[in-house]
Amino acid sequence: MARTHGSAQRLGAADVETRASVEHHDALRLWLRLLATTNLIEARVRALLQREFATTLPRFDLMAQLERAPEGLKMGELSRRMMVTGGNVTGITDLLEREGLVVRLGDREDRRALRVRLTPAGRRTFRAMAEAHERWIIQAFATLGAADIRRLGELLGRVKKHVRTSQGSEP
Amino acid sequence: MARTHGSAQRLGAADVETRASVEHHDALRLWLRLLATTNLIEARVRALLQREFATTLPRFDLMAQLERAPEGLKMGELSRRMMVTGGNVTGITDLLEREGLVVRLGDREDRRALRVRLTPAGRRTFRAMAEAHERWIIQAFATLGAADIRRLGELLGRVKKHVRTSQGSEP
DNA sequence: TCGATATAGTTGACATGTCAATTATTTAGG
DNA sequence: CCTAAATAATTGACATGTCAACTATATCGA
Repeated sequence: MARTHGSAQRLGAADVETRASVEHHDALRLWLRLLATTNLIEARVRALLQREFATTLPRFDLMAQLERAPEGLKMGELSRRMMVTGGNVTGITDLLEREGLVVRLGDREDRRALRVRLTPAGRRTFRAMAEAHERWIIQAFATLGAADIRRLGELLGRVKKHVRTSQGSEP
Repeated sequence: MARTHGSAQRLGAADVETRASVEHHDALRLWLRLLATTNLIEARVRALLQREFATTLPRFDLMAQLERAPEGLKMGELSRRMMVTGGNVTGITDLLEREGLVVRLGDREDRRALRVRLTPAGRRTFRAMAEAHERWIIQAFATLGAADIRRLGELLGRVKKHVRTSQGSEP
């Protein structure tokens, strides 16, 4: 904001500043919109998971990781894949275990480790949830055509890559 | 990408299915990318707020609401604007009050209500944080030109509007 | 004016997330 | 082989979020 004052009167260096400031404003607005859109969809998915399956997004995410690993995953592996801390995985696994959807099994190779696996009931439940989840997501983006989806994905990909590479090291 | 496969060979019902299924896949992938990008930037902002100002995103958000309301806001008003529950606002306000950045004042018109206000220290602190925050956001999107920013905003706006209108009522 | 009802805020129970400390086990070096 | 360091998982303290129950006050209608 600010710095809108003398810009209409004189061109040159000040004008570059004006343009930069407007773009800056746009960046902030874009961020708020990105955040709002993501949060809106996420809230919808959470509410539907709750209503249709009496479950939550983190539990769904954990089960999704397990479904692709029939032999189970160690807690640490789950933690890495879900990008959350180990303590968090312990808590969610406790709840899923209590619900009979996963089991903890000792790892033969490493007696410190546990492997978490979907139970048959967990696998059945997850498949139903995954199918519904995909429908909800398709619905959320149904307003975009194939070209728009590609374009949006491409733009987001550029931002993601930029943030990953440029900011990890900066002040 | 994709959809380059069977489409060149034969048209008809099967082909529509193929296209639909591939687009569906694309919607899911787009959603994961949207989520990953937002979470990445948000995590960066959280980490920087923590490192530079020893604070958190919800506290920053609450203070941002207050800064635009010099006469303060009622708890309920804060709750609506931040789109979180009243109980949550109570907790965050407790912490900010403990830190001396906001105060609760009884409302003269309504003895049930409290107005929350930034203290002078809170105002000073917030201004510094807001300036840094804007720099971080500008940096996050610095890889996009003005046209890309507009385009991305426009696509997100369409998705947001679609989700807001179409899904609020559906199964 | 009184009583039913609505509204403002807090509280407590719980889910999810972080971090730091702890326990158990494995691995590396001497 | 034995100890020191690394690794796997859990735990407890806390922040943030939800929801439902509660208290206090306002407001509406008869």
